[in-house]
Amino acid sequence: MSESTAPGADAPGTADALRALAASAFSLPQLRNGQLAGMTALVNGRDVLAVMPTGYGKSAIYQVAAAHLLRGGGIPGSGAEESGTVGTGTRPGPAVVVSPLIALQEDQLDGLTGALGPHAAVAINSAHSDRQVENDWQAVEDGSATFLFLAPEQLAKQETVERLAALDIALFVVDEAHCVSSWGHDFRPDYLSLGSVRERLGDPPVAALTATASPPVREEIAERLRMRNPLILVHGFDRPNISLAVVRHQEDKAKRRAVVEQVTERAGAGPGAGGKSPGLLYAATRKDTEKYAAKLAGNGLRAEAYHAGRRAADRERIHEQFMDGRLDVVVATTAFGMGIDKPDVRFVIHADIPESLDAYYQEIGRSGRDGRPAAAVLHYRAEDLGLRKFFGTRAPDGESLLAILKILRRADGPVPKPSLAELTGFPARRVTALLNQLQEAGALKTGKRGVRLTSKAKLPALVRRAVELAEARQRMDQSRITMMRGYAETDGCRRQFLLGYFGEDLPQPCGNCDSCQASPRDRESIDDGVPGAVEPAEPFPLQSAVVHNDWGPGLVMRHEDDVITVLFEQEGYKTLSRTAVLENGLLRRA
DNA sequence: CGAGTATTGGTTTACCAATACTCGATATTTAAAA
Repeated sequence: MSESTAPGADAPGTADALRALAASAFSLPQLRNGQLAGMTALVNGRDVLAVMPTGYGKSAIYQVAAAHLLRGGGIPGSGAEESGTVGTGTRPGPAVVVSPLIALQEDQLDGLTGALGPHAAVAINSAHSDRQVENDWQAVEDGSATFLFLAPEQLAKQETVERLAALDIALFVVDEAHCVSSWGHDFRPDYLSLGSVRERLGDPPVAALTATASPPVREEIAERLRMRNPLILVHGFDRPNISLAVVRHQEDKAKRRAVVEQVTERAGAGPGAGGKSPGLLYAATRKDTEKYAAKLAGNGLRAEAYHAGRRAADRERIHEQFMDGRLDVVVATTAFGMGIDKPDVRFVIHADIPESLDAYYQEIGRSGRDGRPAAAVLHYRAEDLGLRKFFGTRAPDGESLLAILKILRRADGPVPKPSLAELTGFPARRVTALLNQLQEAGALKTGKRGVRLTSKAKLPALVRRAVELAEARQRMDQSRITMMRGYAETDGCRRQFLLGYFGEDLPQPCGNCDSCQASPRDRESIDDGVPGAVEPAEPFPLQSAVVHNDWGPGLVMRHEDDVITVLFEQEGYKTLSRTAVLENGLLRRA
């Protein structure tokens, strides 16, 4: 597969050159674990998936690698003269960086142009004037730009991809790569096409970067981006300074009261408080963010509600004020967070349970970046899971899928999305979701002029295939909620549960979560076990691949007393009784 | 799925309780109007 990594390509000088470049051009005299390995891999043409917390230095990996490649530090594998067509004097093209938010693109731009010069990094998006965009294209095409930032929607345009394909793109970077998995299916479908875009750009090496991704999410990212044997780097994952706790509630009213009380106290407006401690409160709905913010303001805190329904100017102001320490609390929906790199966030409190541990860890990871103690508290009612089920993948609807397919079959050319909405009477959002499902089933393709049927199979067969895939996705969504619930309800060490979910093993209970603090003694005595007794060999160790008679292949994620949790490829997370597994031979090693 | 609000229906003709209905998170792009 990776025969392009010719022996000798990784000359001993490469590492030194990368180090020197990092130090001189990017002011990074010391590289951390994984950074150099990532850069080296990219420079040698190997794909890299980096899972590292914000502030760890993920971006440096692709930035230094791209700068190295563009300075003629070596074109990987092939000789530089052979780049498809007439290659006389072709300079390597820029690194294409896919970033989900225009605001993030601007941040990155500021940093890079500061370090490398005004035209070294450009962004093309709808916020820029036509003239600006044309200038930026110039910089890209005449070789002065090293980095080009884009949202995936830009790469959905044929014309943009063609223009880029004419260059020799050095690297294809997907920042916040978990979006591929979390947004691709129902919200921003253009994320799902990035794999084919990458191929059309001449198959440059891919760097996918994210702060949080559990093993199935990593797998999905790699698959969607069509990565080949990627180097997977996971570093700085545990955040021991963040204490973990869950507060359970029966009544909604009592929960609301407790949340307001706790935030008021922690944010420093409580009695006898010394300095202010800034923090975040996450709520599930826009309306709730407004309510909580009003209550907290009534308690004397500088609090603001933040959600996508607020005016852009307000959102910007709140963001700035929080960063500058002029707000105590931001009460937000999931809209707030990506790109927030404030070191001294002291708490992240959740008034409602998130949809997955992936989302939860992403959100609490915004606290304690300075390494000092921070708190993550989840206020939990079992009833709150209902909303999460609503937000998840809807039950697939065969009739609607068929209705769309029939229209496409009758049409002689591509049908634009708005027409499909009109012809079926479905809202645009729903049409998008249905089209995604059909596209995943290989029934159709979306092009510039609209959607067209590409499969010759019978319509009912296509519907069946699409329904199957949607059902699998629904099961996966559901099982992720179940794992979130498991975290909220576990009696064991929460950090062990959390890290186990992400495939990391924490051998001892952490001592910094509510479970550990409730019963440190009991825990120790359990751990000691019977002195001298030899543990029977574990037939299904953590992270081992297994196969279940009905549910197919899976990965062992967790052991707790008599319960084994397995992540099945098709079914999602399932818990099995160890006794039943052993007695009935339900599992075997793969 | 569940919370919050609107509606109905019963008498206590002004309010209470039961029932029905609605709504819920995330971004970019782009066309069209003032």
